[in-house]
Amino acid sequence: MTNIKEIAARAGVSPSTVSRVLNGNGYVSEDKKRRVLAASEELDYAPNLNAVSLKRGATRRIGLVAPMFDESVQRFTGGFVRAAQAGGYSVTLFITGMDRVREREALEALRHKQVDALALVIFANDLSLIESYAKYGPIVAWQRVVAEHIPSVFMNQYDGYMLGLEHLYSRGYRRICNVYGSTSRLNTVSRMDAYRDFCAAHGLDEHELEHFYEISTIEDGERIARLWTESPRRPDAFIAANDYSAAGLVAEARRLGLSVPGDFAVCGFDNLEFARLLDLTTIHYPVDLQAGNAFAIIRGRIEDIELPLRPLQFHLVQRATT
Amino acid sequence: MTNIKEIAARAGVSPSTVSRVLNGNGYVSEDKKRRVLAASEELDYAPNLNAVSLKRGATRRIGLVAPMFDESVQRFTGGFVRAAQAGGYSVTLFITGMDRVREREALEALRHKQVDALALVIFANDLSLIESYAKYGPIVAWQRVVAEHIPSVFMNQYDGYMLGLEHLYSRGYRRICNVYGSTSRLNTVSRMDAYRDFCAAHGLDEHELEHFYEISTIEDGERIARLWTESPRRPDAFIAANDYSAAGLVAEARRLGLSVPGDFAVCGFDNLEFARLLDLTTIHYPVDLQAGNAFAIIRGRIEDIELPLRPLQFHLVQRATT
DNA sequence: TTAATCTATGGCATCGATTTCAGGTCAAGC
DNA sequence: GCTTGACCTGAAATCGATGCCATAGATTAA
Repeated sequence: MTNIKEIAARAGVSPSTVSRVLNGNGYVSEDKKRRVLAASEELDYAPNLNAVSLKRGATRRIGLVAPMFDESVQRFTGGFVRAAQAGGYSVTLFITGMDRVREREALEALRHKQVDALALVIFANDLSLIESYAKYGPIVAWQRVVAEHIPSVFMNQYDGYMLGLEHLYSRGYRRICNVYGSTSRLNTVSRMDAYRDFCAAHGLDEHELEHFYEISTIEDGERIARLWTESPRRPDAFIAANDYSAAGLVAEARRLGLSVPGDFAVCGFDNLEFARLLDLTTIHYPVDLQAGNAFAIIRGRIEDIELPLRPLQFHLVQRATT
Repeated sequence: MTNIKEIAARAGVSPSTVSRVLNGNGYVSEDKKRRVLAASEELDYAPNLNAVSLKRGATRRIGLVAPMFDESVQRFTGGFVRAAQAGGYSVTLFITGMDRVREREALEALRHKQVDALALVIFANDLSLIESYAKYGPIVAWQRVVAEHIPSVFMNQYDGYMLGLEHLYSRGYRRICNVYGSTSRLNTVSRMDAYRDFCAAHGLDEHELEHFYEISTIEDGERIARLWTESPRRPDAFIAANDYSAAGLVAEARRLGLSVPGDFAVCGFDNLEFARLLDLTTIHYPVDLQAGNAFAIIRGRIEDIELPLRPLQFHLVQRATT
């Protein structure tokens, strides 16, 4: 492959001069500039980025770490990659399957200078382990975390969840059942807080119904729909932690011949693509902008500048299930 | 950051010996081996992969180029990344949005040795341009292409489509309307071939109905459902190029109060996640294994070995829409 | 006893770029 | 006439690792 030295030889200058021309810094006479450019054109030159990265001590590459690749992650990834590309960075993907060892390999990639920074979608290892890698480069999280060196781009789920709850209330539902996700996540805690405050504000008994925890898949949702039919104290509405479980609920209910929202209403969360297909009421938020913010934070730290973050808002998408 | 030289100093050996120990080649006495290992432990050493890549002339990194992220691409990406990680490679993502310039940047990344190889999901540039980059490293395509230096991992869509057609026939449908995707793709051509042969085999008139072309989105599908109601020559079944359009068809039909499959049957293609939610009959094929094959081809070329490819099969998933 | 082979180690060139340093020319300013 | 500073250039060090080559002692074979 052709390198800077060959260009130098062909143009009759030193490698330093070639570098100066190609990077546009320092003084170079017009004449030599032209000759270098011509030579690099003729030789079909492309700088070896490994050498550049080595010398500069930076790769302009960011690692994106996700447990798997579902639609939410995909959206985040899409937004992140687009923002990064626009900023002249590329993105290397690490899929961990929530496996700690795999995840650790991604962290090691940062230590090995394979990437300049990491964006963690959701992580499996202890926060303290993650934090111990922060000295090798910026790390931001999507999931909400409380850690000094790990900023996160979470949105206040309290607000979004409250939006859903108030919507259900306004449509006349009073026996609202919560279908929570993983209780170890702060997001879930925020949602539980929202529900408590919601009940207090409207004089509802928050313990009247049994709620569900650790729910995340379509299958989980389907199971809940089946349980409903034999439940002694039936809720008249469900609010779910994500659209997967909500969709499972709606789809299974329809299969069972139940009417949604006649028998019970369902409100999802995330506004995934299939929500529209099922006419599922759900809560939307701009994942791609959030990913853009994640990138902005990272870039800000790498280049030591202050970049503005886009303010993000939840937004209720009302469809036929409420 | 600590490097090989510092370890050498601390262990009282030369950098060459350190390299030998860490890479496990050449002769090193047990004593020095121990000292090097201890020193590298104490200094929390991590090799700088940029230097390694520069020296070795290979990065063990593969670029994955996709126009955007729908669920199919997402599946392919997931399968590819997992296979690559298992093989000790990492994957850098390029999202092109079908923009030729962006796509070209991905090709350039290969030329600049940022990646060792490229996997193209779907590409926008001329095949000849893509081919001109093959000299910089292996390039495989997902989309079916005919090019000497660009192998692809396409499956014969003819078989899959025929599976759907025969299924519809066996369920008694005779007025089958094709909802084709982009006619510039060879996949679509194969499907058109299948339909012709299918008609010939069953003595059907392939020109009796009007078919649809360039259909790909949910909205397209919804539009087709609405057209059906006012169509003079109504088909009794639709077979779609992908689940998006099929889902749009089904969802809109249900909204219009039509019965599926009472008024018309629908068979999709791809078996995306939401197909189950809509109880959509569709054609499944193992995208993740296909992605694994793509990686196997790439790896085989990089390491100059012969890797076995998994045989792939279509598979009809019958649900409630046929 | 001598030649051949194995084991062990360090020196140094190398991968391909960037950047500092030092040296040089030339014109403007005092 | 001398200083100052802008302009221009190449040599060489550097980033961090790898691996060839030379050397040399210890064995083994002839």
